Amino acid sequence: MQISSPELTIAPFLFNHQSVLENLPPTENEALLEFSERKEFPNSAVLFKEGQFPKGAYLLLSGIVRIDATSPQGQRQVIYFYAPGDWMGYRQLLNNQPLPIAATAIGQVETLFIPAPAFEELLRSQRYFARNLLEALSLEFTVWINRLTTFTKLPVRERLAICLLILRDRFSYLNPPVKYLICSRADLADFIGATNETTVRTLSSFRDNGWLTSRGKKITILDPDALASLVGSVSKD
Amino acid sequence: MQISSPELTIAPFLFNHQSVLENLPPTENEALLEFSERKEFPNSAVLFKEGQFPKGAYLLLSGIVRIDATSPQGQRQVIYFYAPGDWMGYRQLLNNQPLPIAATAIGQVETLFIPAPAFEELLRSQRYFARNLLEALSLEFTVWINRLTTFTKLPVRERLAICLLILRDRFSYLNPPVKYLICSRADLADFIGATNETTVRTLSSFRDNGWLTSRGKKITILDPDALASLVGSVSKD
DNA sequence: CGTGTAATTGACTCAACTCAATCCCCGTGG
DNA sequence: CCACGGGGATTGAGTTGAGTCAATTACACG
Repeated sequence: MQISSPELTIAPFLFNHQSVLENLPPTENEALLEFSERKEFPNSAVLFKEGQFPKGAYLLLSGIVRIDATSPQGQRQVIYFYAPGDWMGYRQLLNNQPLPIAATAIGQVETLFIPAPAFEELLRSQRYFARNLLEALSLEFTVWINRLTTFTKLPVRERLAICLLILRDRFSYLNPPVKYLICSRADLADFIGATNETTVRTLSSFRDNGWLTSRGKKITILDPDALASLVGSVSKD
Repeated sequence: MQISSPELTIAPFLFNHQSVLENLPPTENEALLEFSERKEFPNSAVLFKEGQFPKGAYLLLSGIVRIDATSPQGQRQVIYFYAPGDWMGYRQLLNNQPLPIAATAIGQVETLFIPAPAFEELLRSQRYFARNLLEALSLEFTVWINRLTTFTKLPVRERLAICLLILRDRFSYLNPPVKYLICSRADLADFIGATNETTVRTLSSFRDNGWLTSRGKKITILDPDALASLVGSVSKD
């Protein structure tokens, strides 16, 4: 018996930052809004760069944000695609380190920006907020383990399937919702840790299977269940 | 110009949990000790198992602890080797999740165990402790990124070199200090994400280079600098 | 001093990479 | 509205690092 849906397939790879604002007393919610400001970004805008010290934390309100890290040798690794409800750039605020990652807007993006001093103040004075943040961070542990295991043990085919399902999920939160996703082959490749060519070839094979169509950067997932069961089939003993 | 020492090579892969107890006011330190109890484990003892709910948090006082995760398909991934000063099992305490990992003693191990209710109480009442924990968790982010990039972009040879240098570091904290490290090929392989055979072959090649000697599980690193520069040489443009 | 588990070696295979060429989308300017 | 140019996407051919399967050897422990 094989249980695998697109939702179950991607769940192990997603942070759960939405919980940071859950069960927040009204006073803390107000404090948060009081200290914050709205910031918008056009497509491809850079929210923050690798190596910078963070100026504040971002709460993503709408749109998608890509996070990547580039090694000294110029190797790029796409780390994550953030969706509305996710917090960004706050970790290094907590420990005064330069950002190890860059954040780039995919399409139009709206955020709530909390400047560093305000964030510190919230953390000091707002008990539930601090606690929720601690929980959110501790939950990430499992996500990283899953990500590691995926890279180590799954072949490119499965990794790409997961990647596509994740992107499909992220794009589903857009308003208005879109039926396709937009992503360069290079971004796909750097997320799954494969070369451009291998990624293209694997994508072609998915297309041949009738699981998706593509036109340039625009990819339409036709059969998410097929992708999920491709990954799920790894689970069958 | 190439800078690469064993220490610099492994730093990107190590948590910095020692900071959790730094700058703690005397009252908080006392509270911590009051609530905690000493627990010891013999070689190969299991501190906690995957799937269990955590009964408390462990602070490692002496010895080495191996952390691994096993996928539903039986694939094992070694996640980390903890050294004295590191905290274990506290993340799932914070979010009431079952442990995604198992912890096993490597050699004789001493820990300070803080039962769950006491840990919660400390967190609630001890402001600096909570804040330090938040910092420690946020610092892990960078470590995971580095781990990901390593797995994705570096060949087995480099991954094994890093693994050996990490183990060398962990074993250096033993009392009395030892000149060698003890680790099965399977553990090495599951840490670097390679097969047993590939790991053995790569190890043999290191031996042929005169960088180490081995006898069973006992591996003596003769030339850590050579291993470091092997990894470092990736950095040269 | 056997005996089972772990380590090692060999032969073969294959997934994924590299290098190189060609094609196609898409924005620009005439 | 269409030709043009450039970067991204695609395809092809050849190579190789790492995996699989199978056998042999070396420890470690009762």
